[in-house]
Amino acid sequence: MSQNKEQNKGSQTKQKILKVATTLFSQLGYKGASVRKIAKEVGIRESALYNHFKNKEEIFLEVARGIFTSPFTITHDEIQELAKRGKPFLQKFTMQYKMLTFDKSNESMFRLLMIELMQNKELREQFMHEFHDKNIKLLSEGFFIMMQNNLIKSNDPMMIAYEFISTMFYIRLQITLLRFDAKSTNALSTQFEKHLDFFWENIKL
Amino acid sequence: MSQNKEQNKGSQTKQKILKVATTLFSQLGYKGASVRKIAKEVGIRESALYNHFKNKEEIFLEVARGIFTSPFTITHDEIQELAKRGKPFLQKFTMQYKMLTFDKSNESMFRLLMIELMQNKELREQFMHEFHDKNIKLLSEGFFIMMQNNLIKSNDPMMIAYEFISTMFYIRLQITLLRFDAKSTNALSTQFEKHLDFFWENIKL
DNA sequence: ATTATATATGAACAGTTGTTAATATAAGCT
DNA sequence: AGCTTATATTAACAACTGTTCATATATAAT
Repeated sequence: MSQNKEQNKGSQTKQKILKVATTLFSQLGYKGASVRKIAKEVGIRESALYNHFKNKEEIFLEVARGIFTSPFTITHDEIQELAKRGKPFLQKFTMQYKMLTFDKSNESMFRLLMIELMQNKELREQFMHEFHDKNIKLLSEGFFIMMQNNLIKSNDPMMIAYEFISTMFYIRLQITLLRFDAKSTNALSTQFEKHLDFFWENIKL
Repeated sequence: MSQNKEQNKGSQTKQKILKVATTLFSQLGYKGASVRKIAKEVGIRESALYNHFKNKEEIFLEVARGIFTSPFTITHDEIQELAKRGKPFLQKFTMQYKMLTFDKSNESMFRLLMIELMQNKELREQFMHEFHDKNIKLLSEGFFIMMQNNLIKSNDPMMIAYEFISTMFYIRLQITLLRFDAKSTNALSTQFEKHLDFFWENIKL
């Protein structure tokens, strides 16, 4: 079956191209990661790439798509249940965010995002939507429930969510930069938890 | 005098090159802003650029240096005076930060910084040092004084400074992205003040 | 075994890149 | 005036870019 072939060796090469491209894009940016460099790292000639992708842009878009397929899945029920208990909701969120920060694959994606953020309009919009709005929505849902249960001071849930996520992002950015240069992240490794504690002490009733 | 010449027409062209380069680097990144594009925009041939700069890298480094010559000047005495009154210290800082965010020149610089942050080690180090450490130092100095005067809850001043500056940075990033696409920043224009108020309510005694 | 399909190769294309060399121009100094 | 210096131009270089071509190879389907 021709389908079998495509699923085996075919998509194997295609998958390797995407993996290599992700690394190179995140290290060199879109312009810096040339088609030839990608092909060489994969182990084929550059012309062979065009059997799998229409052009360079298509490789990039497929890689970029992966940035936003976050393995960050909390169900609506889970939010309800955790938020009723207050701090555990934030703890769970923080731990997942921290894991993403130190996950090798997600680290590459985050770098790529930062590199191309200023040069790719589509990426900017996706950043706002998937990276910001989605987290704000999830968090403010939790804060809203906490307020209903008199666990935290009354306030605008979206405002609190914004305050919470912004620091998380900043810590992530700093850690990513340090790891890029293979520097120690010791000083920052507990920053997520510090933020969590500081924040909770301030909003709790 | 040969010195006069250099000061007049000579540095005039050099200054124009730096201005054009700043814009182009911040729009297209280091690779995207080619020597020919810069020269064309200045109004000379690309070879004439080499009368003013050794190579492209030197143009970039001179531009990049401008990023960190922040017009952000609070004297030690001013810190002392303002911090003793508590919130006014944070207000002054926030207003200055907001002004930088909306200043056209600083906006270009910030974009350039974001673009090259992942690709230029020297820039990363300068970012950490000038952008982060300096602000943390300035803020924590203020928070320390506030604690001594029993204006805010006792805590680690650097920790509070970190919490404060991270949200400021995030707001700035979001506004810069919106302005890049000429989108409205209405929803975010008061975010700085909201952050200030939220933060002050949480730390004050 | 023959045919079809997927995927590889090597060579070439036209355009762009950073940089340099030879040369022209114009202004300042003596 | 003539000489020096700064700055411009034109032309070219070697290297690299994204992409396409004709062609080879290997695997799967008939």
